[in-house]
Amino acid sequence: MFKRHPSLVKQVKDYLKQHILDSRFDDNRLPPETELAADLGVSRNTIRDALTQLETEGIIFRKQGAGTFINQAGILVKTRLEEIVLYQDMIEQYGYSPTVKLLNVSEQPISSPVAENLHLGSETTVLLVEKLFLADNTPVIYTCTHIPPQYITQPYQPHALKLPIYQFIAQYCDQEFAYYLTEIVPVMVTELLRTTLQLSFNQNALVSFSEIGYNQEGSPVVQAYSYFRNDMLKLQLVRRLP
Amino acid sequence: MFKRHPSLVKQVKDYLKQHILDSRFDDNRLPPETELAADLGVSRNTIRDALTQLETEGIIFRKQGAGTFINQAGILVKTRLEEIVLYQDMIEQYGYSPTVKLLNVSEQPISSPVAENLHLGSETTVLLVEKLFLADNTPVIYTCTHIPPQYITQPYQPHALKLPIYQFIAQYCDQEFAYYLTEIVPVMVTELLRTTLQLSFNQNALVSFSEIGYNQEGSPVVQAYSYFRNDMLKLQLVRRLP
DNA sequence: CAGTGGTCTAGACCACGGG
DNA sequence: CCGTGGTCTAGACCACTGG
Repeated sequence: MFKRHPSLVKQVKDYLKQHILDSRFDDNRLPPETELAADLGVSRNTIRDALTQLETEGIIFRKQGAGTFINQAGILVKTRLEEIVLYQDMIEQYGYSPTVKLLNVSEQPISSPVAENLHLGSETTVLLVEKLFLADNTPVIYTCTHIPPQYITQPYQPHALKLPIYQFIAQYCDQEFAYYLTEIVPVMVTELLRTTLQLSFNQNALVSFSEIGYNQEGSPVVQAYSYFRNDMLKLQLVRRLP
Repeated sequence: MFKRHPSLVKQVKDYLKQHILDSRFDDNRLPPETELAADLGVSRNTIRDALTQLETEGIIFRKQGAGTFINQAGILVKTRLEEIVLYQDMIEQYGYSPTVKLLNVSEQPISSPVAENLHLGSETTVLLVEKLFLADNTPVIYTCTHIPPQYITQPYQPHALKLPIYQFIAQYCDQEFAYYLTEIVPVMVTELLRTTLQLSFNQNALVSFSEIGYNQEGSPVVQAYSYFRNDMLKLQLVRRLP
């Protein structure tokens, strides 16, 4: 029934998720774990790992002694900032057609907060990449990414900078992000922001993200600032009990 | 070595975490999983579950074929908004002494966005609870919580509303939160906010959270609005790859 | 190549829910 | 009481890292 790659757990998870989205289970209820295991020809542990992932995504919930149930409300959440999402995907989720515009690329002396966050000396320079994300041709997200040039080990074409930053890093820097540490910062709208994001005059406050990308070893690699128009997009986050 | 309750995984996790924080492992490296299993007298699966939790918290990272290593940087993160945190704890994490002030409690006609979010008719009323959280006596968080009174099944003293909302709900409403759906919204500072949070005149933008609390079955239970001063607290979030 | 973490299995027993 | 999900075990094999 299932192959060895990708992992059985992932295949079972995708299979169950599709079944749920297609409403192929009655009573908002999934069969018992033992039955699923027998039907799909995998062990109960594999089923349980897949169910645990679906529960984390909010698609199902389990009650000891009662069963596994579908959470219809949880299926509706569009964006989950607690995961790293591509801004293009985020825009698409809200029904718009996404485009990316590379505004500016320049090598700049490092600013002191960036130097501190990336554990670099104040003498170095960083590659500053400014991008604009548009939803149906309306600008919605403006990002400034600071990349230490010494991390870039492969030659690249300028348009490669249009890639999501973590793909660019993986492809040209022999680095891989493990997580972002994101700080949520309110900002007053400046003239630059108003022009770049084409804001109307009654939009005077924005949410911005100040993000540091860390690699697997826990070392900071890049810093990014993002500015969001929240009239077309929502910044949503699912928070769980520890 | 370990008892049956709480779960072995939790005990192993706490034990390893303490060992890590006490710097009792050399070379930023943990022993192999098989060795840990033998030493602690549990199965390798139990060890692995505990390690997976520590990895999610950013305390360690694992490299297939190489080993399990300590992430010194991950230990420093103070707040993790992707988890539900008590505002008192958050204030304490930043080294301040927290207090809660109950500003106002009143039964109000429901506003239409709240009615929609909680799936209630527009004819009903809600209990509106306004609280102020102070750090060393400086106001830093202002919250407005909307609780449908029909959920409150137990009699309570007014001061019980000082409890964190999810504790109040668990204790007096026979409900239990499974997760919050949080939307991050920028706000311009109003006179009310400026007075309540004692903001200076150069603070004109704030971050606010519009949160809906869901129970295990995925039904919305309460709505809360929170307003943060971000000069004393940071709103930090760890974002991971899906 | 040896040693590590990653995946999966089969089976046992426990704890809770509902009839 | 039975059936459910929750926890734990022992063991197998795979995939990757590094000397």
